[in-house]
Amino acid sequence: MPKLGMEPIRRAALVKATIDEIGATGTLDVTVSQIAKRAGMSTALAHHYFGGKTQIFLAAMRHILAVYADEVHAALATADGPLARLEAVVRAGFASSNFRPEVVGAWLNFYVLAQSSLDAQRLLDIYQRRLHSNLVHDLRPLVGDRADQAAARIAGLIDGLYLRRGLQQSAHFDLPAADHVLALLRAELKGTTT
Amino acid sequence: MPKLGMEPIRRAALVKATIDEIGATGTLDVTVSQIAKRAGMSTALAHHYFGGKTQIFLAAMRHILAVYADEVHAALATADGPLARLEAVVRAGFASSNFRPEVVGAWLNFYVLAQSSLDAQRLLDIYQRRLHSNLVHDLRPLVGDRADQAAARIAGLIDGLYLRRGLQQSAHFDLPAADHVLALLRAELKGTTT
DNA sequence: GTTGATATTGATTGACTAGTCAATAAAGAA
DNA sequence: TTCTTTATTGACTAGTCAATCAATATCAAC
Repeated sequence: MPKLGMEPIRRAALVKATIDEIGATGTLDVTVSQIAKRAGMSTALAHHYFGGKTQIFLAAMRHILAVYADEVHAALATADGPLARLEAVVRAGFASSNFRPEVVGAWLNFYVLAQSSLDAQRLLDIYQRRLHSNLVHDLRPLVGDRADQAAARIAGLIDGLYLRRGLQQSAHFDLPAADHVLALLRAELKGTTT
Repeated sequence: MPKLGMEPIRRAALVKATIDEIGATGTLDVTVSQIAKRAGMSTALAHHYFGGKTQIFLAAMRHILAVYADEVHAALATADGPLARLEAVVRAGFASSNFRPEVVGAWLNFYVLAQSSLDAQRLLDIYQRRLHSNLVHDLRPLVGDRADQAAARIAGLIDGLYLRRGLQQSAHFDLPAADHVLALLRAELKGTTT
């Protein structure tokens, strides 16, 4: 059975299984057994490739952030001009892929973990900085010095609405979240928030 | 030792100990032992009064929501007119008492739990509905039909900024979060978000 | 002063968990 | 062929945890 070069395959399978398992249970309280079984291998092998439970979690979180970064990157590539780029960033944040239960579950548990794990805190910092800098980059030519504070508000609204939408499983009658953020963006452009 | 009428005292002690322990560890992954020891009693007694771990958690969450509701209520009592009332609601949300580590920890874990526990979901719903209705009540006389959507944006910004501020332990150079929300409120009043 | 409710705990049970390790098997190199 | 590296697992260890229970002590009522 032992084919060579299994390491990347096994690692990817474990990362995916971890995310799925977190999504299925809703908590970070998943065992290595559950993850390994879902990934189709023994717990010993999971330990062999990752060393420990914490490292498995961190790898899973890194993966989620990487996927999100790719989506934003792709959306930005086709956008022309600051305004279109801003809209692309906002819409990418609310893409339906981000609302799959396992992704929402991973994010929420990510927040919890960021309280106690320095590595998680660092990862979260990277995400927040990247979003902030993306926003400021395209807000600057539109609103000048107010870009920084406008970006803080827009980023906050993105996170807050994501939290609220991610948490309600029921169909919502409300405006799409992205449109709410774009409404705030409009106000920022008119300078009425100062 | 056994004095009568201990039940409410023990229950309150356990609720407080639970919140403190969640704040100290950062996770919901606290044991009944830890909670009971912190509350100065045996684990058996904790089970005796609450039945199980889940019920202890729910009682703790109910307590946090009740305290928050009281704060909002008190802030509203001294506010005169819709605008002052809106400001009071916003400022109450960002009162420093809400940023104590154990409160932030409880909230984040509350969000996680709301994914899998129907009771937690219900409690969260109550909080969200109450905030929304508080906002709409005082926005209506100011912006009319736009009140509902404006409230959704403001509530989202409150939650999002709370999340971001609660998560960063470092001192922040940025604008106070409440002022960001008030900036959005100003834009809503001028009708520039539509 | 007996009965019954309340308060309280130490000890125990049974289930589960992260991580280790020795053993096995294939693949490639020498 | 023999040796080394990679892949893989079953069995095991040592520990933890929620929940139960029997036992004990106090108070109130009758």
